[in-house]
Amino acid sequence: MSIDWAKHSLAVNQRYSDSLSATRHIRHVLLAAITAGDIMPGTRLKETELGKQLGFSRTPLREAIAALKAEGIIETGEGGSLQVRVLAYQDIHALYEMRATLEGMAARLAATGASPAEKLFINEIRINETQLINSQASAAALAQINSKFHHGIYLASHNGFLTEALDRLSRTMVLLGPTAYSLPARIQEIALEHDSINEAIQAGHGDDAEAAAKRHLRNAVKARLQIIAGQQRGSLD
Amino acid sequence: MSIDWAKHSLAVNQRYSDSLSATRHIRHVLLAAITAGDIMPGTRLKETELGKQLGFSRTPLREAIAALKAEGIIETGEGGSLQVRVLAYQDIHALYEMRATLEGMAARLAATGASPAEKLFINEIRINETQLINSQASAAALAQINSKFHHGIYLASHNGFLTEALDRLSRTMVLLGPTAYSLPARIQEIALEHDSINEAIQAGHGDDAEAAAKRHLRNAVKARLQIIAGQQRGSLD
DNA sequence: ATGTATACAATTGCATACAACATAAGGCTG
DNA sequence: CAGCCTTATGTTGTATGCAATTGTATACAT
Repeated sequence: MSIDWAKHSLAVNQRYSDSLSATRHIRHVLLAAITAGDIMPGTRLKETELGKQLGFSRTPLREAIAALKAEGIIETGEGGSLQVRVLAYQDIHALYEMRATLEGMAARLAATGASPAEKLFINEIRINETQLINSQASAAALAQINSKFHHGIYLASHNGFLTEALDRLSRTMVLLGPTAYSLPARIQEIALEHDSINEAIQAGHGDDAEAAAKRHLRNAVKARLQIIAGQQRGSLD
Repeated sequence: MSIDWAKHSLAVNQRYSDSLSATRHIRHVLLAAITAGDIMPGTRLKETELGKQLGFSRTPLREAIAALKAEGIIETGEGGSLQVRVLAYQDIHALYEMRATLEGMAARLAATGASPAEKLFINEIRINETQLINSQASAAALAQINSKFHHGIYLASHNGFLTEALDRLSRTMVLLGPTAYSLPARIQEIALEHDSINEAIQAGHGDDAEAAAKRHLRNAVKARLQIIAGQQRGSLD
C-alpha cells in the first residue's frame, strides 16, 4: 500500500530540470502526492519511513515539512506526531470566503491594470479552455487549464503578495479533495462564469470583473458542498 | 556589534512559559529581533554564527529559517546565502493594497457577525488606546495597542484563514521599519480613524466598517511613504 | 596597472548518530 | 478481574560531522 513516489519525483525533476535542492524537491513531491490524493488529510506521516521511501535523509525532509507546516498543509497532532491537515466543515466556508474576496480583488486589478499582452494571454487561455471542454477532456486536464486561467489573472494583478496568497489558498484547497470538474453539470456553468470574468477584464471594467469573480466563487462553494455531500459516509468509523 | 539575543530569548520564554521546541523558539526570537530593528533587511545571516550566538545547533536553526523562508521573511540570496528579505518600493504599495482589502473584509465581517462579547472587547481596546494616547505613551506602547485593536477585529471575523493572512502581512510589514507612531501628527488621525471603524462595528454596519478600514489603510500608506522619504539616504552603499 | 586564473577559506546542504519523549503492551498488585 | 505501574519499542527533537559549492584573496601574465 506504498505510494508511487517515483512518479511524483520524476514529474518534479522534469518540471524543474533536476535543479532543486533536496529540501525543495521533497516539498514539491509531498504537495504533488497530496494533490493527487495519494495522501489523504489526516494521514499520519512518519519521518523515518518517508525518508527511506523518498531516498533522502531526515534533515532535508524535516526542513520541507517545516515549510509545509508554516503553510498550514501539515500539522502536528497530539504528542508531536505529523499529519496532513484536516479541514473542519466551517473551514470550507472560510476558505471560499477568502478566495472570493481575493479573486475579486485580482480580477478588478487585472481589468484596470493589466497590460494588453496580459489581457490577450488571459483571453487565449479562455479560448483554450472552451476547446478542451468541447472535446470532452478529462477532469484533470480541465482542472489544469482552470488553474492556468485563474493564475493568469493573479499575475495580471501585478501584486506579488496577492498572487502568493491566492496560490497558497489554492494549495490549501487540495485538502478538500476532488475538484468540481467531477460534476459534468458544473463544467458548463464554469465556462459561462469564466466568460463573464474574462469579458469584464478585456473591457477594462473593474467593478464588473470583481462582481463576476465573486459570483464565480460563490457558485463554486455550492458545487463543493454538493461533492462533499455525495462523499458523505457514516461519520462513525 | 553583536545583538542582544538574551533579551529576545527571555521575552519569548516568558511569553510561552519555556514550553517551545528549539525550532519554534528560534523562529520567534528571530522575528522579535527583526521587529525590534536589531536585524535590518538585507543583513546576511550566517548559520554557524547565529547558532553559536543563540546557543542552539544548526539543525533547529535551519528548520526555523525554512519556516521563515516559507513566510517570505528570509530569502536566499545569490549562491544560497541567507538574508533578511528586502522589500522593493512597489512592494510597499502591494502590501498595503492587500491589507486594505483584507482589513476591509475583516471589519465588515466583524460588524455583521461578531458576538456581543467580541464587540465589547474591541470597544474596550479602543478606550484603552485613547487613554494611552492622552497619557503620551511611547511609540512602542501605542504600536502594541494598535496591534491588539486590529487583531481583535481579525478574530471577530470568525475566519481563521483571514486572521492568518493578516497576521502574516503584519509580520511582513515589520520589514518596512519604524511604524507610523513615530509621527506625532499621525497619532491623532489614527485615533479618529480607529473610532470610525469601531463605531461602524459596534453599530453593525458592514459597509461602513469596510469603507472606514480601507480609508484607514489608505492613509497609512501615505504616512509610511512620508517616513520612508525621511529616512532616504544615498542609494549607493 | 588591470584583468584573469588558481588556490584557499568559509558557508551552506545533507547524512548519520544520539537523546528525549510518547505510546502501547504486558505483568504485577490490590 | 480490574487498574496501575513498568518496560520496551518506536518516533520525534537535537547535535555533530562530512561533502560540495561559492566567495575571496593572491599571484601571475598581459
